[in-house]
Amino acid sequence: MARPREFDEATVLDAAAGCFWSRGYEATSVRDLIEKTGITGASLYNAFGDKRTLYQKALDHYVEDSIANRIRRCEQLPPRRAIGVFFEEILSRSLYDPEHRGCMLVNAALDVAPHDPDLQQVVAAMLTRIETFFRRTVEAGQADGTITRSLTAETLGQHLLGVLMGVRVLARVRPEKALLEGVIAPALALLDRRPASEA
Amino acid sequence: MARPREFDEATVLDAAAGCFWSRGYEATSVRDLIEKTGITGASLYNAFGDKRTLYQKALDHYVEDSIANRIRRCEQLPPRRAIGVFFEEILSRSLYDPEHRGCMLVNAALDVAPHDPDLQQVVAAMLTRIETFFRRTVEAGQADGTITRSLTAETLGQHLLGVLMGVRVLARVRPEKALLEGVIAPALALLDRRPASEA
DNA sequence: TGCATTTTGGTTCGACCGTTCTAGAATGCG
DNA sequence: CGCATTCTAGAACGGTCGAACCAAAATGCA
Repeated sequence: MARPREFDEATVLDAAAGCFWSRGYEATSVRDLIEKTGITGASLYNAFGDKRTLYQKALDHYVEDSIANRIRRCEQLPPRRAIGVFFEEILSRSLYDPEHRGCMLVNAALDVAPHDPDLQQVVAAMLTRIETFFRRTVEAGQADGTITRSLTAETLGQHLLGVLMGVRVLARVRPEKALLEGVIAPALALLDRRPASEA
Repeated sequence: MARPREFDEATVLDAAAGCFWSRGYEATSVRDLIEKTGITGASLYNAFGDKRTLYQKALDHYVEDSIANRIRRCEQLPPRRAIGVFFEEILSRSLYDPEHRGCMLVNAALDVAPHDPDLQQVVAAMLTRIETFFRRTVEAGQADGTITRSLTAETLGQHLLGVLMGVRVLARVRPEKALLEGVIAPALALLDRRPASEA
């Protein structure tokens, strides 16, 4: 056997994700990563490959840790409430964000994905995962009568995904509570409406 | 007097904006800019200052040329139609975008603005300008009865701004017509709804 | 015509980039 | 105990970065 590692992989990925999250991909140097993760360059390259590969692993780690986790928590709630709680969490996260880092996945969607076909597919798949959560939740809400049937679950899921992206972008430049609430409120109000045919 | 310039300022700003738009701020080198603009480094620094200053001027140029121009055109239309046409243009721009560059202002909001307080204020002001267009148009539509009064013009304007950001982000990673239409449709449908009290 | 002024085309600068390499330290197994 | 293996620490690599510098060229005015 050989000498054991002196670092914890998850801890390093946390720190690396923090760097990329704060500064973006291009503006983060390998030396930044070395300093913030606390491990040396050789260890970093040995364990995670080059900068690009590390980025993808850090993004995976982030998504699993924060987004997938939030989805899992919300899936336990009644449908209409699940969507409400989801956006409440997004709102409070966006407002308490001293560095204005936003969501690392949304940042990746604009910063890195368009220049890297592999990563574009990864990010697209992650966004589809969020969209699917919305769609399925809307379907459940339509089934139990708590969400309108005036639009299809597919369309509403797509709309909610778009609104989520919009909130995350605006929050980085104009983190004003009233603005973000104004973006979200109509989307939630729309869910509650009765179909026109029942009016 | 002195030797006259051999380049056209607007043409250079167009080319520079194209570079930053395609590659982002950090990934664009001054050598890229020199090549694409066709002028030399000395001319570039003399006429536009450093890279950061050039970026801001290029962004200004872009916004005035494409966003402000679109707003001016839409302002001539009846309110409800103005918003519909606005999003139709966004949709077709987003779908015909071989490089997936999206909107340079939205890119700036995530790529550059969070790391540069001055630029953050500039971008925030530009976004407010779009929001104001939406709000005023909704107000006019509410006045002539073509847009619902079930939500305030302020809230609807904020929502439309958020949806616009969302479309622009999604289009860069998942430029699918059905998805983008699904994001937009509920927002437009919401405008047409009658207030619940009239149902 | 010549002088002051500005632009132009390259070159050059020190700094930093991502990555690799060289040593040596630390482990489990035979 | 020693050997193969994998770790750590840090120096070093070629390359590129943003920016500054330098003559030479080109103008309008005296």
